[in-house]
Amino acid sequence: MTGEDNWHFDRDTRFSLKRDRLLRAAAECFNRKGYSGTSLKDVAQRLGLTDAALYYYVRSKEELVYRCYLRAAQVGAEAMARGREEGDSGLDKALRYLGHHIDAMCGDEGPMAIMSEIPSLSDAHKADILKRSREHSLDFEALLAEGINDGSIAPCDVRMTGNAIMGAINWIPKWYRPDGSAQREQIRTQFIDFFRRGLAPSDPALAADAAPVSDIADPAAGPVAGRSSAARS
Amino acid sequence: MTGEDNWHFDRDTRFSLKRDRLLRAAAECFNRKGYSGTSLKDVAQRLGLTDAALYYYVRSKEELVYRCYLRAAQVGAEAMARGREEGDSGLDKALRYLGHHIDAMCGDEGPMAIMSEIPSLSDAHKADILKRSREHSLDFEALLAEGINDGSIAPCDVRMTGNAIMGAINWIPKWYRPDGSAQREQIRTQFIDFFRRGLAPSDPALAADAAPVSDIADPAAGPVAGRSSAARS
DNA sequence: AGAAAATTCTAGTATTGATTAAAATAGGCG
DNA sequence: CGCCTATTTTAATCAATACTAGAATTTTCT
Repeated sequence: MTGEDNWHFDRDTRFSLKRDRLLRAAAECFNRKGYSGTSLKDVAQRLGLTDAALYYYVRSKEELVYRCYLRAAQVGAEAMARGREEGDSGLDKALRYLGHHIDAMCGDEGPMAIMSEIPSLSDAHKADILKRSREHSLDFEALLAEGINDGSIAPCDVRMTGNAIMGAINWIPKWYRPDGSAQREQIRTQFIDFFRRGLAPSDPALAADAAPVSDIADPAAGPVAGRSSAARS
Repeated sequence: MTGEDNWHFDRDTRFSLKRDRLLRAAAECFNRKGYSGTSLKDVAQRLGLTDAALYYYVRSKEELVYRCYLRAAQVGAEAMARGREEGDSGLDKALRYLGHHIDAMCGDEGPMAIMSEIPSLSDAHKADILKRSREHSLDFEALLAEGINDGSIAPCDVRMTGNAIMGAINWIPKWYRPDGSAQREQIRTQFIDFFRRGLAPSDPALAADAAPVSDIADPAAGPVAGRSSAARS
């Protein structure tokens, strides 16, 4: 891989960095040209390499896909963890998580692969990715449940509401194209606004404390209670 | 194709009906096993046919995919049209459309293909599908704009809010598996509830009366933005 | 029944693209 | 310089599967 400035890193990290570049290139190809539409040659070309060179970084195309998905899953999990520790009420935690996840997907973490080819992974890899996906969903549902308990979220079917929100999030790579602009801000604020209104209880007395639009960065939001469930993982 | 009871239909419609079965089988395969994971043989097997037989119904695999996507687009467009004519306020129209679309996706219209392989379509087919997708998005955004105008929807960036909602909808085939139960009701009511709360203005006074005195927006006549819709074929 | 049309099957072909083996290049270091 | 390792390339191989040609079978119609 050409044109790097990684001299100050040791061997192994240089290797990981390059593989990371590979993963991002692959993710972008997959999202733009579709899975069946991207050959290893395409990905390699984007890096100024030949297809065979990729096998220095991954054992197979299957592993390449797996690592792309793994990366997406890890980024999501990290956003979840951050949201959970930064927020107070269930609603606050959920919205912070969502904000972080959006930031990651649309930011420097590079394009995130949309997981449309899980079924064609190897059994072990498929199991791993599915496990992480399920855990992620459960974690989010736990946040919703926590919010319902502490009164920051209106009662609802957490499974379905979670499906709706996660769908909106997961679909982003489908239409988002990084064009430098302030688009990311727009996505985050608008999505979060919509989610907040959708989740918050209609009774303003209960919802009142939920703080206006851009409280993501502001840790000082009025909590309500802080009951209930936490998630494993 | 075996086991039919279509005696009372004429040739052409029988043909179309069978091809429709094919499309549904294909859509289910694509969604369950991924695109690259489904060979024509897989699809054929599900119908008790041999792979070569499929070529009696479609010219190529590319056309099969195209028709799957076309079908999904048409179903969406029809739901949109129904919602628009049945509803009164912008919010009402939007929610009715969403309900119809969910019903269609989770109902007898069979599984709807998730459009993850648009890029590998032929140029003409790709252009057609993209055009329909864009129109669909614009139509929905027009409904949102109409709702904002008539006061039934809180002011927001219709593009982003539309993206969020359509993402939630489009993601459904990813996790929904028809298991006979009343799950579909649950999806529809929970999704719509969430969307309604997310869209409706927080001030009930404004939301209450749909179309107040003056202003533009006789709901029956002129939508605010975006023309279009209506599908051929 | 028997001809004609519709539908499906058998038996390939051909192409694409992943994968591999081994050679070539580059960089650091004694 | 000359060795060692890391990295990339060239040139095949190999398997999967989309697709085709023509035969076989079923259905429809008179």
